[in-house]
Amino acid sequence: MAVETLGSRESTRSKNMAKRRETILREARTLIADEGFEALKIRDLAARAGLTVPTIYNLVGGKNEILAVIIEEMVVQLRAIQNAADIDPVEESFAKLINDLADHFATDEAFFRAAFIAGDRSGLFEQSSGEGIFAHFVQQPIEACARAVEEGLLRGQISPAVLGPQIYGCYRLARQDWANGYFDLDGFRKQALIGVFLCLASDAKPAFRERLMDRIASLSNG
Amino acid sequence: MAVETLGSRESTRSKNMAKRRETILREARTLIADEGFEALKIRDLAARAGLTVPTIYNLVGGKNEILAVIIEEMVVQLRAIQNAADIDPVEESFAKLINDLADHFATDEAFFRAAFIAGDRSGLFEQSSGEGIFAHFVQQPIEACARAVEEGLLRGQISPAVLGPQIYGCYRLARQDWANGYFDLDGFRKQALIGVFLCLASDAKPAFRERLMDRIASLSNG
DNA sequence: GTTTAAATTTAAACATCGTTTAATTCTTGT
DNA sequence: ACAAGAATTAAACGATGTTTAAATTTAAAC
Repeated sequence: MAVETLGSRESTRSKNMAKRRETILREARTLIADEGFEALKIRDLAARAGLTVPTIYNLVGGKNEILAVIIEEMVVQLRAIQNAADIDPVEESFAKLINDLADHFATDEAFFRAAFIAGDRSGLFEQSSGEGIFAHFVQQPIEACARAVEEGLLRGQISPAVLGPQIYGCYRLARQDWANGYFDLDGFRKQALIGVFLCLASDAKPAFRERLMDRIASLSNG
Repeated sequence: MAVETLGSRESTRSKNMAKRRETILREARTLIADEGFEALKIRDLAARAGLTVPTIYNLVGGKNEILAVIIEEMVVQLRAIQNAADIDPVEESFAKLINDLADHFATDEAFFRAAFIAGDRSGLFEQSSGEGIFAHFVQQPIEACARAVEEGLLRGQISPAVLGPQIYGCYRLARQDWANGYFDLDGFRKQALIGVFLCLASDAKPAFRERLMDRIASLSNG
């Protein structure tokens, strides 16, 4: 595991260590983007970073620790994007979130694809920052559905506790299918949005339902 | 790869080989069920089967070939279950399929969980029996939706080509979440069925929609 | 400025695993 | 019974994650 005193003082030593640590993580991200986390070899990483193998163990840790650090940073970014998407009206909130995520993934598509695959496989998303990231991210669609009921958009015949996870599931599945290469980022956008709007439509009052149908229609064609 | 002439004649030799091959595959299934495919070690497998390592390579193949054989057998079973579920009315067809699948998984839950995880990760489902199992399995919900439109259950406002994959997606996600341990087999049943009925409800005419809402309500509570 | 102690980096080795090779053993057809 | 061929085996190979113990570098004390 990484050393405790890392950067605790502004000594030359700790500054160099922090810099080396950043180099390791940067090169790790590059290598993961190139060939996936499974193909990341510690010796390759050491060579790319201009260091030796035990240094990596000293400054960051083994493969799992490297992945954990990278996933943790990614989760922080995802949280920020989700928090920025809390707007009205409801369907715009979902659309903004998914588009923002797609835009963010596009900044380094190969890396994010590999990171999501590795994160899903390692179960790291569920442990990240202590209390299940899943439970945290599903909260927003649940609350959005509850608001939509209050605003008279949804009938409320299906409880937000049921509808919210379904909506989150549509996003998760689209993200997985994109990460696994079944379609590209535009496919992710379309698939996720159609799924979300479909879920909403199942409990939507007529006027809201028509708005959703228009959106789905334009997504299906365009 | 396995030898071509395996069991081609009823000689003592080929019968013994076939028997050994079955032993290998049976022990492989047990070990995979116990700790997952990644944890399956060829040396352990050889010891459990009372053979040596190269014999396994001779009779079945390496890790990937072992998995491929096991997945292939599983896919055959899944196809049979799906073909048996083609009944009326539409929502009963989906309910029967999902319940049949859950019953089948229950016969060896640990094995099926591990097999689905391994199959998803290796991309083997997509190559199985030549032409993408995904494309094959999604065909049924598409056709079921088309029939439901003709029968006046669905409005047809959302094309079966859009609704079908969404329905199949609900089943896939529920299966994954079960395989990853997020809920048990009963959770799989509920989650998959609620998802499917929700998708149908988004395009259902009023009477059919009420039937679906009743089913969802009883699934959410019971 | 020199010395000392701690911490970091390094070269080398260890352990495990999938896979292959070359020799041995066994079955089968004559 | 015997020769040919096929299956099985013991042993080794190559790759990879990880750790150990020695060498090196750094920061502080005198």
